[in-house]
Amino acid sequence: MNPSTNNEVTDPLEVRRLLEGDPREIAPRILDAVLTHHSEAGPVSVRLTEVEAYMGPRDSEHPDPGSHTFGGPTARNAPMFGPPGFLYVYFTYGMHYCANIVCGPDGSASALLLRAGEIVEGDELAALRRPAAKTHKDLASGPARLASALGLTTADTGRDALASPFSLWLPTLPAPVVASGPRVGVAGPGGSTEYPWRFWIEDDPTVSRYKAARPRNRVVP
DNA sequence: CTCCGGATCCTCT
DNA sequence: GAGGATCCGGAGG
Repeated sequence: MNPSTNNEVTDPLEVRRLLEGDPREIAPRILDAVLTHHSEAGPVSVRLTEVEAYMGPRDSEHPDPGSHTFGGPTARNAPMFGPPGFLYVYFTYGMHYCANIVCGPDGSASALLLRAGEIVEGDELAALRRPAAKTHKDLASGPARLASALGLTTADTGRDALASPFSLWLPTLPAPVVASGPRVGVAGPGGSTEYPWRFWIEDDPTVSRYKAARPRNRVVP
């Protein structure tokens, strides 16, 4: 987990600057990134393999009916209206948490939902938090699974993902083979193929199930 | 492997 | 008061 190979961007100032862009363009860059949460029980790190972009309501070209911010600011989505690099964690279906990393300039209200990843540090702790997981690759193979493996709850919403107890390291180069397609579980027009804003590393075994949406476009770096 | 129902409560209308 | 950016276990092919 030490960036000794020097092929990761670890400076929080630089990472935050990179996150200031359009989440759809950042997606190939945040895939293969490593997010770490140091809890009292120890660290857990996940290499991100699947994300979804959600745009802000004021986006001139692509207002996003699938986004939690489509209806404007609320108490829950407040972190999304803030600066990039912070966490937006929400509770859903009565039992699950899901985590986003805020993107774009301050106030743009766009973000990347962390949909899946591979646990690369803290396997044992992640397995304790995910007793239902049968295999290593299932520890974080879904948005609520990923949040659970990292120990994220709404207590973490609004926290800086680039500062203790978190860290986020970006790869210096975009992930080589990125596929995209419609987002999962988004009802209404935001779930149509006009919004192919789900991005994943092709053929990675940790990418979540619910692959009903077939790959539509390839993003060639 | 796929399909299906139940769990469970916060958030906004 | 309705519904959700979901997961899990069991049944059946």
